[in-house]
Amino acid sequence: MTDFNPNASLPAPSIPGDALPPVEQHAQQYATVRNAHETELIEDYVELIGDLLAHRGEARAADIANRMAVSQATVSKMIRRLNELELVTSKPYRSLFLTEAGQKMAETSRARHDIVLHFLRALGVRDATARIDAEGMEHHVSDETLAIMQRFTEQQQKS
Amino acid sequence: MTDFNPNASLPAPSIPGDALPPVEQHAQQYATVRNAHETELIEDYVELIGDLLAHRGEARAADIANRMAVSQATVSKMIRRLNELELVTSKPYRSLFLTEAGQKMAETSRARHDIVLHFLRALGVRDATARIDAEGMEHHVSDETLAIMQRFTEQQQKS
DNA sequence: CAAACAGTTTAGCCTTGGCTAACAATATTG
DNA sequence: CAATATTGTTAGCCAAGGCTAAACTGTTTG
Ligand SMILES: [Mn+2]
Ligand SMILES: [Mn+2]
Ligand SMILES: [Mn+2]
Ligand SMILES: [Mn+2]
Repeated sequence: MTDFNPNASLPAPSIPGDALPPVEQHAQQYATVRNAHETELIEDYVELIGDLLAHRGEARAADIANRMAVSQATVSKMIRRLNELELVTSKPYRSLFLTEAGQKMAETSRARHDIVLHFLRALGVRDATARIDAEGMEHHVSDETLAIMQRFTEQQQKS
Repeated sequence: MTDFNPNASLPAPSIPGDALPPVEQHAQQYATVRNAHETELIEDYVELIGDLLAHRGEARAADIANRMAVSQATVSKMIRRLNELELVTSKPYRSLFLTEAGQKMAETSRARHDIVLHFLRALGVRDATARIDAEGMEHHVSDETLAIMQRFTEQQQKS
């Protein structure tokens, strides 16, 4: 308390909206987001490599660069990281492949991504918009919410 | 095409899930996410400062550090950035305040955040989970989806 | 009113994820 | 099969967003 504040301890002015959450809970919100940001790019790479392998039979660095709209140098550097994390195997000038761990991550990410995408479409969001939103949202959806989204989509499809 | 691929041009194996989107559309997805990531931390700071001002009458760097679970040094550096962006005004060792532009951003972010949070609760997500998910999702929800979320929540409340 | 405490800033370090430019390897094609 | 085009790598740059340690300022209290 440094600045003079005329309303410091009055009954309660016209506070709009919800109150602030308790400090620990609030901190948890931000920490969870920071955490998601550490892994989401990795997940997107692995998921994309999995998709390219499934749909095209091979995953080349140039395809990734084009699909992500990023320079080839950026992809090359990222592949080195994925290698160090033992998520992909790569021989220079050859297609990438996923390790066991990489395949597992790709499947999990793809499943999560699809649930979010299908949910948004079931909600009534146009396909192109749903795809864009899902690409970002997928990394910030808890398992609890994911389960609810899936149920919602199934309900929707029955009717 | 470098690696030998026995299925290269066969009818179409057992491709699971959706096909890959066209390259340009796919690239747009990732680009939009990268874009959101550039502004989201700024938005969270401004939104939090606005909330602290509204609910506490002042916004101190130490409060922000506690609520974000981040070091005071990190906050201090960020405040310099917010100052350069002319979103906040600050005098050394005094409470922060929002500029006009800062207030506008705070309101927009808060409104968006609330719509997402209330939507998740309306869907049936538990409050604590909804708060965590909303903190991340809010930055990746298009205006189109936001409008649909808002309508959904209102419908829910009528019934 | 001096000392202790709490809050703030600065300096310097690190990792991530972008970029461009230059170079190297492979693939395609006249 | 040589020239060209495509693809991949490396080096070196940058900004953002974390951190710790140390210095400084303002507030509270003995
Ligand atoms: Mn994805
Ligand atoms: Mn994604
Ligand atoms: Mn947020
Ligand atoms: Mn927010």
